[in-house]
Amino acid sequence: MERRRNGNGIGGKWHTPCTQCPLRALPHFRDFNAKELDFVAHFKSGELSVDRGSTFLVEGTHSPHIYTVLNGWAFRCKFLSDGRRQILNYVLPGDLVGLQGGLLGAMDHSVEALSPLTLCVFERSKLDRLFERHASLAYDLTWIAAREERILDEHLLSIGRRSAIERTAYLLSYIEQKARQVHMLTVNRPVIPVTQQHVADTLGLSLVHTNKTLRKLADRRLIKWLDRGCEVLASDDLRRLAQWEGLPEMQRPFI
Amino acid sequence: MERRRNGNGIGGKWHTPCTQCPLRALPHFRDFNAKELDFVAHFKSGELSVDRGSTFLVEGTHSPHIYTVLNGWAFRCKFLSDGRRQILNYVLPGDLVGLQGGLLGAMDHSVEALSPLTLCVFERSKLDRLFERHASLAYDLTWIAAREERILDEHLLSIGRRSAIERTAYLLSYIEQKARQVHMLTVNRPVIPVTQQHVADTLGLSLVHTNKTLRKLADRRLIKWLDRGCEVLASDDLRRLAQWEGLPEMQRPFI
DNA sequence: CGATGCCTTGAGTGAATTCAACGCTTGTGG
DNA sequence: CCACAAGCGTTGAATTCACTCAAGGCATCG
Repeated sequence: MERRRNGNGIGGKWHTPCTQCPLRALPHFRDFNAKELDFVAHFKSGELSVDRGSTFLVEGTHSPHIYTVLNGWAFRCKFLSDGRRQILNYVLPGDLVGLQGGLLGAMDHSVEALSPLTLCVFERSKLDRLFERHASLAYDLTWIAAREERILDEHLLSIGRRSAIERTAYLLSYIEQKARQVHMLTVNRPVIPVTQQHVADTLGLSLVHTNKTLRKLADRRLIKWLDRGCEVLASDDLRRLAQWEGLPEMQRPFI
Repeated sequence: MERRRNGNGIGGKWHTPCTQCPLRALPHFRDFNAKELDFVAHFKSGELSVDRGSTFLVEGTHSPHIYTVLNGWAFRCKFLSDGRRQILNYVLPGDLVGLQGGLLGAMDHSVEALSPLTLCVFERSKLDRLFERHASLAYDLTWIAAREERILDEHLLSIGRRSAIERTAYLLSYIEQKARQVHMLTVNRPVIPVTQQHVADTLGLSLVHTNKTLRKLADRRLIKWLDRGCEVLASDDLRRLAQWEGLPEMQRPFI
């Protein structure tokens, strides 16, 4: 499996004011009211752009920032001390990362960009003020944490109890749904930008066996594998194969 | 593996006023200030006692309550539609359950008692008031959710990337530490009340293979297996075998 | 005293891993 | 412009790990 290494390539600049946040335009997200928007605009201290392959949050470090993804793909992962890697979840626009580190102290996982990535930067130090003055956003924050927990529950069920082909079907159908919700998969850009190594490290399988399992799904015309990417052809069939209910279709908050 | 079934045995009565909550006496937990205590006492609407084997929160249902464990052992779990079970985490005194359901709607997992269990009952409907009026408790709630997420990350790493013997070592050392923090393991009562079926369903292994793996650990004098239970003899050795860092020793909030 | 729940063990099978090699594309430095 | 390395995907073969099947033992409980 993929072993720990280090990549960087971080640059920062300010672009998007919160009032014109492209995420607010997505029907998938709950919009802010004026008071909330005012606070969030104040909470945001800047923007960060990172390259593909860059690990912008590192396990064991203490970050003064929390981030919301504005654009691009990333993943959270964790390593054993001998280098074995487990990918925990994928991160897309609207997702918050670094909250664990922000609340509990040091990061216990890393976050790496799968594509060029733009992030909103929030100051950890202003979190207290959020809880003091903006109950609705505090509620949202808890909601977001509970939602991530729920997804990890499903991942755990998947790795623990689904067969290799079911797991793979679950994962691809999950990513496809999640990405579609935030318009990161379109007719022009239908590809999930992962390697088979990423899939293997998410599913707890070896690279070789992942390759053979993906081939089975491709032979059944459920997916198409491209260079550095996967196109899902039949999301519903994958979902059924995995005995998975799918993501709820409710609107969700973001920060 | 264990298949879905149903058990019950639920009775309710009121015993412990929050002012005399035994959890507050534990050094492991952050205590409340007067204002917080006042609210929590008001938030708590009663107590619930359930028998061993009783599933008091059921996947798919919508519970009007959130619970904190006062005494006893339990676990959270999830099922595939064909009945395969995955145990997600273990629940001990001071742990909050049902928050996911409370915030997001229906429960997406079940919670079952491993021993006779006493629970504090909170009204989901009073959650809004908590966020409105008690920022510090709102913060704690988010903190608690982030902590659970962190633990699930570690479980995921464990099932995904650790070998059978490492996984087993991790699990038993994890439960031992967690239980010891809340004084649920003592010289008089050193036994974790699980069957090998529970261990298997937590680790994503078959019952037979779990049995053989536990035997290896027992042969190495790291654990002792009893009827319906496990005694950890060498927690640190297990932890090292699993390449696990262990739980942080910080005080934590509870509600 | 038969039923049930839990633990144990051996044998045979199947699934997933490791090892090894090769092809293709992309990028880079000579 | 070519040679070469690096990253990614693919495939076959051998091995190991984990699963299923089958059976039996030992408590506890009605």
